[in-house]
Amino acid sequence: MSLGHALLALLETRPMTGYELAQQFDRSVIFVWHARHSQIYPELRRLEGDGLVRAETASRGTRATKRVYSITQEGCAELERWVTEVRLPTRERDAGYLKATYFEFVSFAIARRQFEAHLAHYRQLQEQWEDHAGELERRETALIKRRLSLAPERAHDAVVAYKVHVYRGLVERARTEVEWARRGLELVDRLEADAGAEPGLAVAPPVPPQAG
Amino acid sequence: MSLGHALLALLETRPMTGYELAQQFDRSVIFVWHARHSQIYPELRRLEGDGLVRAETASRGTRATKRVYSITQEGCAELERWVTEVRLPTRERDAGYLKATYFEFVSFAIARRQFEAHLAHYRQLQEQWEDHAGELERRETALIKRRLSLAPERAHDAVVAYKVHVYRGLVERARTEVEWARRGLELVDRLEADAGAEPGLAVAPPVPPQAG
DNA sequence: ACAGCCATGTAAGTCGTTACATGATTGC
DNA sequence: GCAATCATGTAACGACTTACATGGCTGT
Repeated sequence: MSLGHALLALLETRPMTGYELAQQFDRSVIFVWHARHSQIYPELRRLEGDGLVRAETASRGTRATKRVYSITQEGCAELERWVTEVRLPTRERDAGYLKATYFEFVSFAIARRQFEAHLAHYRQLQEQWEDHAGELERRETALIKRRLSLAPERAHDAVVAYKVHVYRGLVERARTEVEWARRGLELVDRLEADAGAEPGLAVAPPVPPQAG
Repeated sequence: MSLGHALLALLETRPMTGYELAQQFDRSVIFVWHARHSQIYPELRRLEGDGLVRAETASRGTRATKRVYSITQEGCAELERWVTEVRLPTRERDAGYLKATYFEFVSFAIARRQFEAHLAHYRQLQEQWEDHAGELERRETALIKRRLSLAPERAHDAVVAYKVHVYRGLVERARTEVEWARRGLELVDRLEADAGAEPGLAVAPPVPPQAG
């Protein structure tokens, strides 16, 4: 139930509507966790049912209303319990790496295209995360300002440092992926050179048993 | 549908029963993809329905039977299509990093325990993957031997090199995580020293609005 | 008037997990 | 006879995605 915990953590800074929470997921939380509004609204109802958040109906304009959620005492306790709990990461399941295991099924050109896409993707993430880490370090985001205003002065360094450590970790992760793709491209070059001239042909395409 | 493709790729080496496929997932494929038999059996039926694999009922012992699956021509075509297709990795969703973002909710001791668990986990994976990469490089596993026996001689280097590249990539990934956790532990030490003597107390526990 | 944002949902389907369930075969 | 392994499923549930659906508010 990590989505619920991400929501609780956001609500610990201030009460918000489902819409605002979804925006946070689109803007900043997306960097560590991703969720659509279609998942967020039902989850909020569930948290409310469990007493971890409380909803208040506020009016907007003349006719319309909105539901503003706040974290409860029980919600805070659950947050602490969750952060304390040790859980092993879920099993590896990476379609990109699985695919790369079988690049011999296709041509060097296609393998190259896959590595290039991988590289471009993680290079972009790397920049985004690096930017965000910088903003956190300089205490510029609305969320971190708000969070610091709630925490005792002596805790400020820790609050910032943990978050920066997470985002710099993600930057390193992205850098590792970029490097992997870069070395993958070198590998394709080398294999292609060794193979002599074999333009767009698959290296060793899959064949059904007995047929080949 | 990556589970289906992992199954197709395994069946490309030789016909197997669902049980054997599940064993491969427990033994070698688990390193890149993980699935239980309860997911594998229905998926095989689905692949059969789509004409990507063909099942043959073989007898075992006197009374019992088993279903031996082989990849079809269409299954091979689908494998090639899948490896060719460019797909961006799914969004980040890492409960460990999400948690670490909020380590100020708990004591330094608990933060330390979390980083230690992370480190131990990835150090173990790193070793497993490194061992497997070595076995592949030396062409020792049954699967790679079989695969090489089916491929033309000139493709052998590529078949091995792609797989080794994947596993070495996973090793690097695990190394990055180990380093992240190690630096996390250093961070906790530093923060604790800066904070003076605050034994098992949370740095800045979560509080509900207005209540605190 | 209209666009763009604010706001909240439901429904169908995929993917994966845990638990339940069964029975034959092989080797000791 | 018994344990380990071979072999194949189903059921309930949880997490997530895509698409469908609705309607008020705000500024130009």
